[in-house]
Amino acid sequence: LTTSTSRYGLAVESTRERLIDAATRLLDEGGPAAVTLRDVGRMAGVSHNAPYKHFADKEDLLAAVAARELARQRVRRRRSPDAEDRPADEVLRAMMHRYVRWALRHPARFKLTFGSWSTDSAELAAAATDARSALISAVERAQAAHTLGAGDPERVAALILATAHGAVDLALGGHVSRTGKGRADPYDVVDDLLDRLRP
Amino acid sequence: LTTSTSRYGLAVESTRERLIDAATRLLDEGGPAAVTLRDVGRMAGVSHNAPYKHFADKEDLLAAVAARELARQRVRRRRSPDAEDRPADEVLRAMMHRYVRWALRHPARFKLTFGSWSTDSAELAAAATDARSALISAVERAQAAHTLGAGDPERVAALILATAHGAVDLALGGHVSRTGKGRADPYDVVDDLLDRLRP
DNA sequence: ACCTGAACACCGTTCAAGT
DNA sequence: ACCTGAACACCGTTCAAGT
Repeated sequence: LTTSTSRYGLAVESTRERLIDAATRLLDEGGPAAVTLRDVGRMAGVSHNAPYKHFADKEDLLAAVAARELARQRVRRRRSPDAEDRPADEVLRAMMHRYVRWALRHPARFKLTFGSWSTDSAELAAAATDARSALISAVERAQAAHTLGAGDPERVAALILATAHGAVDLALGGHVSRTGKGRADPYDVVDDLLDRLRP
Repeated sequence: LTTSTSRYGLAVESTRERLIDAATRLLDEGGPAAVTLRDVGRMAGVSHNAPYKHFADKEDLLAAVAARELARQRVRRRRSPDAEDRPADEVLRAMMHRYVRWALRHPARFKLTFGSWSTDSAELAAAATDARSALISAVERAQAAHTLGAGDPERVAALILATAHGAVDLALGGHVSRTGKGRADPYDVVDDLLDRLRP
């Protein structure tokens, strides 16, 4: 754990954690270019090169932002009321809608997380694998309940993820106008696919 | 036309065209960050701020790179032997495969072209609309030939494009391992979708 | 109309030094 | 172990000046 509690009961964030906080805020406001180590340091109350004591370089700091984002998604996924009470196809649909909502709300984090990493962090790889297997098992449950067509679950999962990912990315680029008849927002695109994947 | 021919028969590129050439090459080699105006100028044989006489700023130069890329795709699309002799579903599939091949071959151009543009160039918008309508009419022809399921052509086209786009983007991020059983490369993902969209 | 060279502000990164 | 301040090389952009 990176957050400790002082004897006065105040949550005290480590410098490392405050640096990641600052980087995330700057990223949300202006993309990776706006994450200058000078501003990061200033926001965290340290000098402009204190970050180098915690991260190898700027990319390593951004990798930590992405890793924390994925870790939080994992926690949220574990907390969400799952397969037991709701129909499996609804669970799957809700999972993809959550993905779209997160991406639209935090476009810079979305772009960062799915960008290329020369720093191959084990943390990032593990989080990605975890998300992938959660999607695959949701697909398997929906197939078992006969609310989703048959086929290799990994292939079906890859198809669903690609569609959701692409719909969001095109929407963020402004290449899909959200209004106008016949136009589909990312939620609609995901729904269209899931409807057509029915058995 | 930006290329004129000298009286000796040599194709002479305008400075503007040479600047776009240089920017494209640097982009392919190292992404947008590698496109420094100093290197662009050097490669084009001019000073490091000659580009400002042709483009408002760096983003405007990159917009010109994207616009030229889209214009070339349009030419290629117009040249390709179309709907007449081949089955409509094959034409549609070939169109999406061409999209995937282009993106995998020129990842930096792909990312650039579909990124956000604060410079809203009319050229870019026109090229995007042209590509979109080409896809929609391919969908309509396949539907008319009953080799593609019914539904609003714009919605079906949006679904297909989102899937191809997302499959490529995930592959470029290294989030889809190309080998291993059950794993699907972008071509497979597109094929899976088209197969499931059959009537 | 098109280009150059100097200059400015800014950024990532390194280094020697401090507690 | 963690941090600071000065310094270096590099970059986008501006400006005055040249033909």
